[in-house]
Amino acid sequence: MNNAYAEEAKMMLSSKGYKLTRPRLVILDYMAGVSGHPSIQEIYEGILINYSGIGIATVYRTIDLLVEIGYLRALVLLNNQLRYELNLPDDHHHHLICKACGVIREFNSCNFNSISEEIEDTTCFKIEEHNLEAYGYCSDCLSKKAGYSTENM
Amino acid sequence: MNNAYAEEAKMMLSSKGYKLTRPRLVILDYMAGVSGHPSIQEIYEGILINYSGIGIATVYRTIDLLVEIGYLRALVLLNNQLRYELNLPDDHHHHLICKACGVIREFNSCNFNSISEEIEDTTCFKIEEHNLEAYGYCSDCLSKKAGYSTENM
DNA sequence: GTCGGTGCAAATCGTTTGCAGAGCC
DNA sequence: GGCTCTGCAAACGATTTGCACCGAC
Repeated sequence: MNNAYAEEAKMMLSSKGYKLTRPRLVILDYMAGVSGHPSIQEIYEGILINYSGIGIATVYRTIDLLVEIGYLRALVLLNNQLRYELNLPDDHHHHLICKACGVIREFNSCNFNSISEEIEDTTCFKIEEHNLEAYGYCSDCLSKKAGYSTENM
Repeated sequence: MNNAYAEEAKMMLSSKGYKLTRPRLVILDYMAGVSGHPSIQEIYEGILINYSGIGIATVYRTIDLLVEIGYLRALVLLNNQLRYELNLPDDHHHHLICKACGVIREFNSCNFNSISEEIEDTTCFKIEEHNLEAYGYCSDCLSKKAGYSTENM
């Protein structure tokens, strides 16, 4: 639960002139406490449990706002589905996605910096960010795979 | 123009029992000759010019088929739009996308292999593929940016 | 009290599907 | 000639928008 980070975001919203309404506070807190990388639908359903009045349009609008102020970060996976996670400062990581069950794990190793200058030189681009996703099979699915053996996963 | 690669794909389709119909041949050839990384809409519009009868549903169905047989590869960018490129053998590359004009450049440097084993060890995943995208500004947009200076791009 | 934010429902967009006719093998 | 493939139009699902009311400041 990233309370301090959530409080910071509330102050940020407020200082930018955005009102601290109930739906905004609920979504913000929900994201501070959630584990995993929920989609809009999952966020909506997760919040409905404790706050039955919320509308999905508000979830879309609020998540966009939270991405805009830098509180959240959007993740685009190969199946073309958007998912969201906290955009904590100094938390540079990437994602490893299981092609069988879809589970997402994070990893921190990243040696992109060692090649980024070379790429800038050869392409004349100024690079600001990068995304790295690896796809494969998690240990659970690997053992199932070994079990059924002939399955083509 | 990758004629040989296109011919190979035609034989592959045929050998798998798929009929070589006019729309399939046209789309296949279009992709062999196109530069850049077109979206479905762009492929559809590009083909309409010379073949006004084609329907967009056919473009969707055919592109899916061509991805399935490995002739094409799908690209998911941060704006959540699918784009397609030839999946040439031994052509491992990644993409560099300009955040201002959207132009996509390819680069070949990639040192992922040097960390992939370590990631496999720490996560117990078996990694099969990876995607790397870098975002920044191309030289054209950089010089425009310098010109207007105060623009926040 | 004001004005931005919300929930609802309708609109919209990209994509998929059902189907009758067309055309490849 | 048979059966797959196509184009059309309708269906679908995710997202966005218009609007009247609500509530934070």
